[in-house]
Order: sequence, then structure tokens, then C-alpha cells
Amino acid sequence: MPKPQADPTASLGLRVDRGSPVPLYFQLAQQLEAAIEEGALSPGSLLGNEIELAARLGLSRPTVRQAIQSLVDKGLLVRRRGVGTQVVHSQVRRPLELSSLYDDLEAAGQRPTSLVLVNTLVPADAELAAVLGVAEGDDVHRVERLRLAHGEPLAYLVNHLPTGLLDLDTGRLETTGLYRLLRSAGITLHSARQSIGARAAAPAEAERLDEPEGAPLLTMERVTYDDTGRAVESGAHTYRPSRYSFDFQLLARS
Amino acid sequence: MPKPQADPTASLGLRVDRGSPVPLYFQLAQQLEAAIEEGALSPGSLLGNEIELAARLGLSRPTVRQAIQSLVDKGLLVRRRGVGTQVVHSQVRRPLELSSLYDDLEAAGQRPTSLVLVNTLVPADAELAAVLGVAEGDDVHRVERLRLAHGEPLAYLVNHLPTGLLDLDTGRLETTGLYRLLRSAGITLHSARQSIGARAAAPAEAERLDEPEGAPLLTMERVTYDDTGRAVESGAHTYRPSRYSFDFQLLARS
DNA sequence: TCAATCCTTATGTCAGGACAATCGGACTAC
DNA sequence: GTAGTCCGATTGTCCTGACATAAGGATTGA
Repeated sequence: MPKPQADPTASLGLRVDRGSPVPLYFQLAQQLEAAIEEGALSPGSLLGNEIELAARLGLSRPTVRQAIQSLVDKGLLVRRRGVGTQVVHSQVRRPLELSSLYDDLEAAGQRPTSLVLVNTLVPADAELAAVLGVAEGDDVHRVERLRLAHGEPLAYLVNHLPTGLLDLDTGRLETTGLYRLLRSAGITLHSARQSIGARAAAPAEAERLDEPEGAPLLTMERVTYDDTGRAVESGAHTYRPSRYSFDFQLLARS
Repeated sequence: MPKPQADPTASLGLRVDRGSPVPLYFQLAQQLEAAIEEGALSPGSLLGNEIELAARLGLSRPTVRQAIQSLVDKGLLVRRRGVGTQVVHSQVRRPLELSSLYDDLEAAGQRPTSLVLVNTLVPADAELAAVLGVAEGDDVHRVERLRLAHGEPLAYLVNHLPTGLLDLDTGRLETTGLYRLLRSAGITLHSARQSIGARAAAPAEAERLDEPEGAPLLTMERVTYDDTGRAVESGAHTYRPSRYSFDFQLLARS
């Protein structure tokens, strides 16, 4: 007896363009992701088997698997051997990214502004030299910024960068994020080591952020590396906890 | 002229056991990872091309690629078309995991202890019912714990769980972490939504954690989902920032 | 009625081959 | 000398085919 088990991908109008330079598996992954995002593939529904899907699209099974796997890695799908592939119905789907505060705020529609307080060269002390991988006493960029949202101070950002990577134009620092500057200088960001904590505001910090002395502050220290393992940035940030918190989603790795 | 360009994987004594039920790509990935970890493959060195490696091990290229890709996903390797595969030389390699505070402390050799203050059933209020996906007024587990390290209070943990998933034995809660209990109950943890912030300690909180009133506290709120998208746990934790911070490594997703 | 066994179905693993795209160095032409 | 071009090396993409493994339901047996 033929099961009337509808394959939800059948009615999606999926198609791939073999003339496009975009890889086939990527085209498929994008279309599936869009379908999930807009609800055309409802959470919890089975996806219909890979073989059929491959046949329907005129693709090979490995290609289809590669597309599906990329969505599994993103946490959108779950595969079960012997059962099928299922749309996970998670509330939020924002993964933890290597993103800058600026981008985060902009995405949240907060219209962030930056005030560059300091943009200069300083000799690296021992600790800074160690994390950035330069010699002690070598010049490094030092940037201090105040990030505002809706005209209110939100965070105080101190960053150090090795010289020679990019030219830190104060004007551009005020209109965009540091990560975006790094990327547009041809640097491939690879990983970052972060530490998030809290402490009481020292007098100078308190004044900068318009908080009372001793108020709790959220702190983040970070070192960012490019794909060669070279440290490209180190930062020490303090946030007003009433205006900012770190929100993100974790995925269980396999 | 033959290039005397030594393939560092040649001298590693790599071998796979076809009789083992462990997938071949996984065996290879483990051996490569071990070699990187112990320094046999030095940071920055090229890995030698996939074709040769496959031939040497008697594997097909897709299998070797799968092994390498898994290490790329972990951030240990970087591939460059036309160049080769390179060991990234990063300082730390701990990824951000879906791990419990208990496991983290244990891994750090801190010998954590737990004090279960409350372990009972309470009716879910509107907010809790919404995040856990139960009806308002339904009974849910409520667990309050104090986590100690070296006899000093470290964190105060409040968790809520739907009923019917597992039996929360107070004794086991004191000797292990909540995540481990969930996993051993056959629940596959899939993702978690986290929010990390800070605030001043209220009088009751301050006393529990042995901090002065108004002291800064690090806070974390979390909802954990299993692979069907069902919420299996929700927690509100407060940490003493002098004793704990969130340390982790982020990877740029492709 | 209940438990063990078989069967179907789907994903997981692996092989071997082909061609394209890209990087970097060497070579060439101006 | 300098810029453009070619070329070899290596990974990226894609194909076909095969068998293994696990999950779940159906069947069969006590």
C-alpha cells in the first residue's frame, strides 16, 4: 500500500541553476533554509528521503547530503538514522558569531554611534606584547572608544592592535565597527578567545559611562586571531549592564 | 627536480583499522588531532596533499577529506585552495560547549560541591510556562542549589524543569551536574539560548553568596532544548565575579 | 496479551573518478 | 625593471555506485 506520506519538499519548487557559479549544494541549502525561515517547512516535519530529493532535483546524493549537512551544522535540521531528517523547532536560531558590538547593535536597529576618545600609538608592555605576539616596547595602536545608543553611553571599549595591519582612520572608526575594518583590510578572522565577567566600576569608569561609582559593570576581554594564528586585535570592554547583555545560542557539537 | 618538501604526516605512523567499528574518517581525524595536540604537527606547517595521504593510508580521497574537514570545523586546520592544508597555530583551542558549570569546574580541577537548597514541585507561572512549553499552573520541578569550590560559595543556581523527563534525586544532584543527569536520562541536548549580564546583589542574594549587599554579580539565564525542539531546562544563575568568569573560544563560521 | 524476530526505510560510511577554480611562482614581453 | 601571462599544484565540487547500520513497525511465536 503506497503511503500518502507527503514529502514537504515536493511542493517547494526547489530548483538549482547549473549555470550559476554558486555551488549546487549551496544553492539547495539556501533554498531549504529560506523555506524553514519563512515557515514553508514547518518545525518537526520530516524532510523526505535524500535519494528521492536528489532524483527530483537531478542531483547526486552526496550533493544533497552536503546541503543538508550544512543546515545540520547550523542547528536547523536534525538527522536520525532510519527515521529521516527533521526540521528542529527551536525558538531562536541566532548562533554565536564572531561579530562586533557595532554590527550587533545595528542589527537590533539601535543606530549606534561611536566616539573615538583616543587613537594613538603606544609601546606595548609585557602582557600586551605577549598576547599580540610582538616585542615588548614595540609600538601598537591604542584605540579608546565610547559606544552610544540613543545618545546614552553603552560601553567603553579599549583596543590594541599590531601596527602594519591596517590604517586606523578615526573617521572610519566612528562610523563602523572594528571587525568590519579588519575584514575590509583583507584579514580573515578565524577565532577569538573571550572572557566575560563583572566588577564594580572604578571612579574613572563610572564617570565615563554615566554610572555611580561602585555600580556593577559587565566586562569582556577578547583576543582575536586570523587564520594564520596571528593575533590581530585585543580588547577590554566594559558595558552598562542595564543597557546590554550578551545574548547567544549554543549548539551541542555532535 | 623532486622537491624535498617533507610531508609531515609521513612520519606520523598513521594507520587505520578496517576491522574497527569506528569510522575510518574518524580514526584518521583522531590521530591527526592527537598529533597536533602533542606538537608532532607543528603550527603553521603544511599537511601534504590529500591525494597522497589517501594513497598512503589506502583510503579514498573523500574519506580523507571528511577527516580533514572535521578538524577544520573544530578550528584546528585551515584549507587554502591551491596551497594546501595548514595547522593553525592558535594559543587555546577550547571551543564553546554546551557544558555544565559542574563539568567545567571538575575539568579545571576545582572539586566542586553542590548544596541542594530546594528540590520541589511548584506550579508554573505564565512566563515559566511559556519558556518551558507547558500549561500555566502545571507542576514543574524547581531546584535551587549553591555551588561551592574549595568550601567557598561560587554560584547560586535556580533551575526549572518540566515533569516527566527524569526523577530529580537530591543525592545525585549533589554529586553531579544537571546536564549530566539529563544526558543519562536519554535526552539529547541540542541547543541553548543564553543571556549573560550583571547586576547588583539584592540583600538575600548577597547573603547566600557571602558578598556585601550591592556587590556586582555575574548573571546567566538559560533555556536548553533537546533535538526535538522541546525545552528541557530553564535556569537563572548568579555567580560571584571574583571567583568565576565565562571563558570560551569563538570560531568564525566559514 | 506480550515478547522476540524479521523487514522496510532511511541515513551513515566508503570507493574511485572527473573536471573546475584558485593560488603562487616562473616565465615572458615590453 | 616591471607588469602581464602561463603553468603546475592543490583543494573545491560533483558524479555513480555499493554496502553497513540503526530505528520503527509488522509479523510471529509463546
